[in-house]
Formats: sequence, C-alpha cells, structure tokens
Amino acid sequence: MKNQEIAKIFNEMANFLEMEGIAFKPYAYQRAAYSLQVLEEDVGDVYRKGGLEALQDIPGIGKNLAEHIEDYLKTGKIKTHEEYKKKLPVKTDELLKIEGLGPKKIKVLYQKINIKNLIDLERAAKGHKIAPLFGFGDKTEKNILEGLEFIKKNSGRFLLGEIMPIAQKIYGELESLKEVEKINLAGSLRRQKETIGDVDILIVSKNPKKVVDFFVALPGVKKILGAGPTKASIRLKEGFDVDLRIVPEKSYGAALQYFTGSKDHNIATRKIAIEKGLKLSEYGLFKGLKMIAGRTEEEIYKALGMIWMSPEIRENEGEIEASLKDNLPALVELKDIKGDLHCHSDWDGGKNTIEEMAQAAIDLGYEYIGISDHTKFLRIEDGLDEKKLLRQRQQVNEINKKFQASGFKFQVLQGCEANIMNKGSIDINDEVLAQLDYVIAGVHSILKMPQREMMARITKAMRNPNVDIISHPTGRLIGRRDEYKHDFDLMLKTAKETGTILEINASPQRLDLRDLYIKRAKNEGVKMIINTDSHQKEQLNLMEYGVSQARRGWAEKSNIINTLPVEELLKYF
DNA sequence: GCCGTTTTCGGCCCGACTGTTTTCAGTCG
Repeated sequence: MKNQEIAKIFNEMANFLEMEGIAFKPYAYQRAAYSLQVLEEDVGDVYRKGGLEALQDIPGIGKNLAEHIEDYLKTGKIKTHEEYKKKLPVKTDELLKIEGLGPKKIKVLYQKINIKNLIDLERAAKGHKIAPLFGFGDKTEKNILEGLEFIKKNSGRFLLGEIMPIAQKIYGELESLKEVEKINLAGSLRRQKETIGDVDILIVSKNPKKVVDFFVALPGVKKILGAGPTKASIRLKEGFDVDLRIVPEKSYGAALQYFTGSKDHNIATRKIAIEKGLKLSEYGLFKGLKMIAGRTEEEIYKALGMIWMSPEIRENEGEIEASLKDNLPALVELKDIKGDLHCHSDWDGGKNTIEEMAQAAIDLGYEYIGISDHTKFLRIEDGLDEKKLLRQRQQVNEINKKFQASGFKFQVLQGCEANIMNKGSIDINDEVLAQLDYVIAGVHSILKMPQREMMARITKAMRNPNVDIISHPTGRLIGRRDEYKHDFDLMLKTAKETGTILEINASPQRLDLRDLYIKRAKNEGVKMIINTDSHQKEQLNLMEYGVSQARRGWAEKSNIINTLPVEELLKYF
C-alpha cells in the first residue's frame, strides 16, 4: 500500500507551502493526506481500476493532487516535492515536534543559520546562536532546549489506560475546589481514543483566576506552558500536558462540544453552521450577534438540525451524515456486558484461582465468567495439556454445582486460549476441545509470516469446528508492535462463513480489534466479543476500554456476543 | 489546491496566549 507513503509526502508538502507563506494550499494538502491515511483501498488499485478520474473521487483529491499521485505511482517520486526538498532541505517533520516551532520559524532557522534537523538545532541552541536572531529571543531558545529534552524522553502519545487514572485524579482535585461549578474531561480522552496526546479539562467558574492558580500549582507540575485568564497548560512529571479551559455557564455546551473534537468533526459542524448562516465557536452558536444555543451540546446539535451523538464517534467518519439523517447507531454500553470470556486463572500461572475470578465477576454484576487458560504450546505461561484441561473441567463443574445448590444464578464456563500453530493446527486435540464450553484460539508464535501463509494459518484454525473465537486477531501492541501481515477482508469472509467470533481485546495496549476493523466487522455482520484477557482479577475492570473501542467502531449490542444471557451464548457456541 | 441544494469564483473553522518586532505574527488546539 502506497497510501501512507503518499500521505507523508503530502503532509511534507503542506509544511513546505506553509514555510513559503502560501495560504490555503497547505490545508488542501493536509486534507488529502488525511483522506489517504484513512482510505481502506490501496490507492494504486484505485488508480489501476479507474485512472485519474477515480483518484478524484477520493475526498480532497482534485485534478492536481491526482496527477501528483499518478506521478508517485509511476516514478516513486513527486516532482514538485523533489523541487521543494532541494530548495528547503529541512527535516520539517522532526523540527515541528518542538513545541513553539512552526513552519515560519523553521524557515528562518534554516535561512539564517542553516538548521536542517534536530541535531543542528540542539547544537545551535546550546551555542546561543538562536536568541540573537530577529524574531527569536532568550525565552524561545530556552523553550527549544526544553522541547529537545522533552521529545528525547517521550514518544508523544500515551495509552488511554495509562493516562485515564492520572487524569481522573486531577479531575477529582479540581472538582473539590469550591470555585468549580461544572467540570468535564474533553478532548481525545472523552472520545476514548486508544492513545492520548494530552488531557483536556473544561470548567465553569465565576472565579477563573482562582481555578487557574490552583491548577498550575497542582502537585506533579513540571512546567507551566501557559496561564491566562481563561486557559492554562501544564506539563506533568509523567511527561504529558494538561490543558484547562474555563468558560461561562451559558457557553458550557458549546465549549464542551468544541474541546471534545475531533478537529475534523468540529470543522464539519462549523461548516454546517456556516451553511445555515450561523457561526459556531466555543462560546456558542450565533446568528449575527445573537446567541441562539450554547448551554448544552444537545441544543447546539439540535439548532444545526442534528441529533446529539456520543463523543466516541465524533471523528468525521460518517457520524455527521448519520446525525443529520437521524440514523445514528445505538452504541453498546458497559452495562450490556453480561460476562467476560477471556480470563486466565492460577492454573496457567495467572494470579487468582477460578473461585476468586468468579467472585470478582459477580462483584461486577456479571452472569458468567469464562476461564480460558493458555494451552501446552506456551510453556512460558505454563500452558495446560489435555489431561489438565479435563481435570480443570471437573473443578469447574464442582464450582457450578455449588452455585446451583445455593440458588445463585451465576455460571463459570470453561474454555481455553489455544495456540494456532504455524500451519493452522490447534495444539490441543479435538476430542478434548469438544468437551469445553467454548474455544478461543490465538496466534502467539512466529508473528512475522508472509501475509499468505499467515492467512492460511488463521483461516484453517477458523474452519476447525471446535474453534469459536479468535483472540487479539491482528496481534498488534499499540506503539510497540505492528499488526502481523493479515488480510482483514479474508478474515471477515472466513469468519462469516464459519460463524467464528472475533475478539475485541480490552487490554489497553492491545485494543485489538481496533475501531476501524470493528466498523468493518459490523458492516459484514461478523459477530464480536469484548474480553479483558485478565491475568488477575483486578484486570476485569479493563472491560470499559474494550467497550469504548467497540463504541468507537460503531458497535451495537447485537454485534457483541457477550451481551447475551448464558443460555443463548452457549447455544450460539 | 479543493469545492459547490446560494457558487465553476471566491471562499477556505475560530479563538487564546506567548514572545518579541511594543503591535501583532506565529503557534497551538
């Protein structure tokens, strides 16, 4: 797929054009780059099938950019991009990571003191070559040095599951302040995005100064990035930023809508406002000078002829159109989940016994829990062999008898998380698999296979009549390991044929399936299950992240199999 | 450079804060 390569060049073109001070064109290039990034089809295939005309059907791609794409597909280069690279041989993507440096400053740094990359920048800043430049100064130089330190230590984005607990702590401290009348998390955190750049908090207060003073003095603040009467930013010792905005009560809904984003969603909603002769900002929806909505998100969307939608789907990925047509999905909710089927016990080296896991599931209000320990091929996880699985079957039966005797409606199911071997066989024999309530199968070894072999392997496992669920189907670890080479269309097709369920693994570093795949699975009618992959009872709480990911993928209750009561679930298996 | 239930030309989301050029461009979200 050349999509990402061309998107990268278009983004670089946008940077070059901004450096040149050219208006509006950079936005066009960025928009086109984004379109390519989210395009599911290979842009090369689009071109082969329909030529330049088909390329122009991609949003944001017109005649010129279609020709650029053609240029790249034929020669591996884009002519104007090569010309700019010669004229401004600067690593813009590197330098733009420095907070406070934008295209204009980068251009000056290149033209005056020949800075082309981060190494040049560090040398110049340490040698006090930057402060004397026109338009720069001591503070800018100091900020550049701090920015260099910051990006050396931090990758830039954090996992939702890492950031949420810290954000909630800050939220709690601010909430306890008597000057704070209303407070909400906003931004990508409210949208439950799998990775978070920074935390956004929105507050209503009649005494903003008090709130800002308290905020910038919170424990754990490493640097105050800015503090004005209505907004402030801090950097925490953990390495991420928290932005605070304070608005008047009457603008709260408008501000919440705005700070929740996404940026693309906001641009789209503001355009709808303009089409209606209105103006939307974080202060409200205005007709001329008159404010016609702003107190709640609901009234703003309503005034725009739209229906309010959950933050998780505000990505300008179809929700605007669905909202205008009153065709929004009824997203699955945490309370719909009736059990968790991917849980490990102390049988395979997990921390808790089956009874302890069951009790934790009962405390969460579940109707069932499924124990799915690793199987024998995974030696490092103390995987169970056939004999042990049968012994575990007996123990589970005994536990269930106790529940029945006490009249308590709860059931422990026995499954396993078996290994899909490199040719697609399962490491436990079919006779034993058939005695379990359900079988999860997953790839845990030889992840770097060519796509064709990997898909032959997985589809063979899916065709095994005993296999019900594929765990973490794409194998990614967010920010650490790419998906293995797979063909998701083939995976969906095979899942549909065989009735195999695809897992949405709720572990914050996996969230696999990811949102875009969930949406495709839903559209193909493939069933999914949200599991935590818990190795200790506390991890059962991670379910909320899996549900969020499912919601981001537009999943409804009917798409998720563990919203079913236990009898129907077992019948499905 | 793209795009169009007002338009094939004239728009392109909107506002806050910083640092420095002391009035506003640049940057950020």
